[in-house]
Amino acid sequence: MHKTEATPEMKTPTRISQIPLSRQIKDFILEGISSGDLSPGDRIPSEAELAKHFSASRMTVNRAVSELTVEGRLSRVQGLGTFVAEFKPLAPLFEVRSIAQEVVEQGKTHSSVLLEAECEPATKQEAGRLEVETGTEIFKLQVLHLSDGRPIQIEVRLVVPKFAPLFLEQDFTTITPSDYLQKNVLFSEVEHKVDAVSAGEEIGQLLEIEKNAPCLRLVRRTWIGNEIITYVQLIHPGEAFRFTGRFTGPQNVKAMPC
Amino acid sequence: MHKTEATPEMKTPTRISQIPLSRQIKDFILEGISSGDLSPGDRIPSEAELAKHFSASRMTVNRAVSELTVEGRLSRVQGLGTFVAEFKPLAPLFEVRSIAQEVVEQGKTHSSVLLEAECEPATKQEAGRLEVETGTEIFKLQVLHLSDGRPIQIEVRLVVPKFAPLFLEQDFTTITPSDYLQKNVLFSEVEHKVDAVSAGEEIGQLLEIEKNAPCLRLVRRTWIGNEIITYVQLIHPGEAFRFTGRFTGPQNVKAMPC
DNA sequence: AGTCTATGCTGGTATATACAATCAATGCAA
DNA sequence: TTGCATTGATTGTATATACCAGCATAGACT
Repeated sequence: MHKTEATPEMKTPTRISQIPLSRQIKDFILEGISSGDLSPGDRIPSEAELAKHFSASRMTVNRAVSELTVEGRLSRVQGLGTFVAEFKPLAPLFEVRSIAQEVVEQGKTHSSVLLEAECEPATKQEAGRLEVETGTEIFKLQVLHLSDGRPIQIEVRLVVPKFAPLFLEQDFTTITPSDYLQKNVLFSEVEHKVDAVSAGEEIGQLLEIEKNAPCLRLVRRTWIGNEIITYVQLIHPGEAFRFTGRFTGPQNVKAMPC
Repeated sequence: MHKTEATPEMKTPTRISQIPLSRQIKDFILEGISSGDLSPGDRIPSEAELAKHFSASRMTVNRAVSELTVEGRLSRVQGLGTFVAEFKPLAPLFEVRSIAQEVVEQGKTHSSVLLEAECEPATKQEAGRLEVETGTEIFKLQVLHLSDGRPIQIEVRLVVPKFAPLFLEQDFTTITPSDYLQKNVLFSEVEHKVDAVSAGEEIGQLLEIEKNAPCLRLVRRTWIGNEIITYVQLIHPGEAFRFTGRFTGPQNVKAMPC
């Protein structure tokens, strides 16, 4: 038999609901955040208030709120209160902003110049990059991207026609090749390589930098299944550009740095 | 005046140590794991046993152990016990090979030279990078990585001690800082920045390249929840090194090209 | 007006307790 | 031997309480 003595006046909860009270409190707060009722920086009710509202003990509220804090949704300051955290990661697992986005987010205007857009047989090197037969007809594209009129990126792209037959018909001054592909072609795998190179004569001229200035070169290949869709080299003036990727594992994240 | 009635027999802890008991319990368990006393799958003492060992209440132990469970270090089964969680080496979503891996895969031998390894108060700049208070004690590390004896990477790393208390005690000539963190610290979010810079005097000397040679700089910050674990700058001789990331999105792929 | 102090919020941590839920092992019965 | 119920260990959740520490403000003092 269990010893059943309720020492002071301890409320024995009837436990109507199956889901834990602390869980309900967490959900309540999360819903406030995602519905927009609570914006980042807003203060949420104090533990005491929440406890009253839910007829819960302060400890239970504390647990719920503490967990949300660990999870990064809230931010607490002793003596002051609890606030909705600025940060709301979620959604994209790995995001690389397109050049246009990046530029626009900095409050500048993006424009581009089409240097080359053709359909030609692949050279041996190009065929190797796309893993197709030499001589296969492929799309070749060269675009210079500008930020407020200043050269910021050279995009050299190869595309296998069968995955984006209408590719060359786009107006690449209004939509970047990346944005077009992103919106119109499914992919299953991406590989990046990043290295730093000297600009060299031709690129230096296009980017309006010294010919031995450091450049950041990002090479990306994109697959659907085991076939390559597109190969692209993005070359930036090194010190002027920054490539940023952000990776969020909502939970059960297993691995790390390098 | 405060009402000071200790209703039943409630122990008023003398609070010898400044650091919270629950924190001490967490550290105790974490140390057991990283020291190898506890291997994945092993059962750790029950809440009751730990409570007795630490002269703590079961609730305090429960809190410590629950937090470690949320953080993915432990796994609990009601009615059975608490176990050290399996540590799966790599998340398939986004992989960044460590420098040692990369070198070994090229059939070369990796070695490293420890340039600096200290625990010091954070400067203002360092504090900003880790988002901690200026003057907080942090681990600072500088390692030069070599491939077949040739300099290939400079690693400048800052680590918040509480996430990897034993970090500085590692032998970084046999395990890279990255590999150590990868195996011993969970994270929830990663941010990368890549840019190209000129080597400059000091770095040029270490990497044995011209002082205006292009270098690839990768800056990475790693979070658990909303706290930064580590900040690292990896600087490579541009043309000699390549940073490769591979991303596979079987579904839920939100963003990409660029 | 300016400065200090007391007070009352707020969260941070810890304790003691209670009971529910789950699981493995045990033991009894068919 | 098989099947089922009991039991004990263990975690899951919740309550009530206590005291500490940080912050802001009102009011007292200079």
